Amino acid sequence: MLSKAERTKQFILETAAPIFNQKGISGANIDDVLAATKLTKGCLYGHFEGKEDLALQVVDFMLNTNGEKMLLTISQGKTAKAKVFAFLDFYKDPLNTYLKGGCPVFNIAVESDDNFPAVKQKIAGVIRHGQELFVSILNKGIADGEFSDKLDPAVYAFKAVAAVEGAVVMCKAMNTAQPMAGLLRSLKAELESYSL
Amino acid sequence: MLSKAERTKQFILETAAPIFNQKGISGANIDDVLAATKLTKGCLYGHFEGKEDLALQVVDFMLNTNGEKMLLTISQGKTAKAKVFAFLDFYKDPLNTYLKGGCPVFNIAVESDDNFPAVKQKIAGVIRHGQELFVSILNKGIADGEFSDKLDPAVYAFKAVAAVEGAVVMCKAMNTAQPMAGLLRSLKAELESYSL
DNA sequence: GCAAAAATATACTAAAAAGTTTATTTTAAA
DNA sequence: TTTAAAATAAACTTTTTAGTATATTTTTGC
Repeated sequence: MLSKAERTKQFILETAAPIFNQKGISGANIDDVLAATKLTKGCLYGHFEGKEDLALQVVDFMLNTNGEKMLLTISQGKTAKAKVFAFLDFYKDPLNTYLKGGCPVFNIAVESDDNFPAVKQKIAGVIRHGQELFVSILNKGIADGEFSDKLDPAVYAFKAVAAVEGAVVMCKAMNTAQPMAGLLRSLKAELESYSL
Repeated sequence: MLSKAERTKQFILETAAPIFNQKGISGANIDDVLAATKLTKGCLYGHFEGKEDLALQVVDFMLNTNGEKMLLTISQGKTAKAKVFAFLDFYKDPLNTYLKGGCPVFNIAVESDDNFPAVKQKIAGVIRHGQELFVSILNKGIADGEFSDKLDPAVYAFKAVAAVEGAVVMCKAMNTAQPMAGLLRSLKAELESYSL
């Protein structure tokens, strides 16, 4: 079992995550976190060195959580096609994401790009790793005779992720999930056009 | 000719735009703008009521400039296909955008979504309007016999914009323009598959 | 060339957010 | 069950950023 201190720290990270995801690292402030957790400064500063430390650990927490959720989602699918479809369906409700504020990878990518080099590097790794995983799934699909070798895994993987992530932002901005459905159908049809 | 005051205000907006586009509304500060413009506080506050006023006018400036650039780009194409291709090629160098920091529409969309309702509404309008324009171009392409009526304009327009915008963020994060080339080829091929 | 407008210089105040301190109370876990 | 760890309360300091005031200098445009 986690110690009280560890549980409190975890609770702070969980509570701070949606705040940082929605307001961004620059926009979020300590008082927001204190209000949300109903903890005191003394307590918070007992667990984190300061705002920067908190921000970095919140980012790690969000990326780790997201990665685990993603892996779990993909693992539901047995075939390559099922894995990709499971991944795509993960984004079907962009207005109601498991973490308030949309995809943390993308939100952090946008903010960190010109501002937080250390965070940017971490995000770059996450995106690269995601692409590699996606490509390896598609390659296995080709090797298993599930897809034609006319399918270019790198191109499809990049297109699918870029589209779905861009779509989350657009849907949130326009306040409608409607266009996402058509996009997912289209991306699925595109993949199926390579089915054998 | 513009008066001195008007020219200065314009200069401030132009200089502040990349700062706000890169650092975001929350992350940008007045001193950044003063340093970049080499103007004094007295001067800046003579042209803007405060940071909020400046931020809103910078946002308007960026969106207007972007809209004009977009329209000009699209107008270069004579046929529907040429217009869409021109639009796509606009994004071919995501590491070197005309405005430092990537696409302002997307950057602002991500930050404003949970933070600045007035800005969010403006962005929603820009995105919606862009989609309508894109759809109308594709519809004209179908009406002119350029594309099959199997093409779903709304789906393709959304997919293309979402993909290309998502790709800008991913390329910037990974610090490589390489995957963009494949994406643009793929989106072009997808449209051409409906060519008559 | 001159008056009005624009910008500077400088020195402020105000507000917001970060971070510190310490004595006290509460709670967990050995 | 008690003691060490964790959290509170409350009053701070510090830092950063926003915003103000005003006398002076520079520029512009008639």
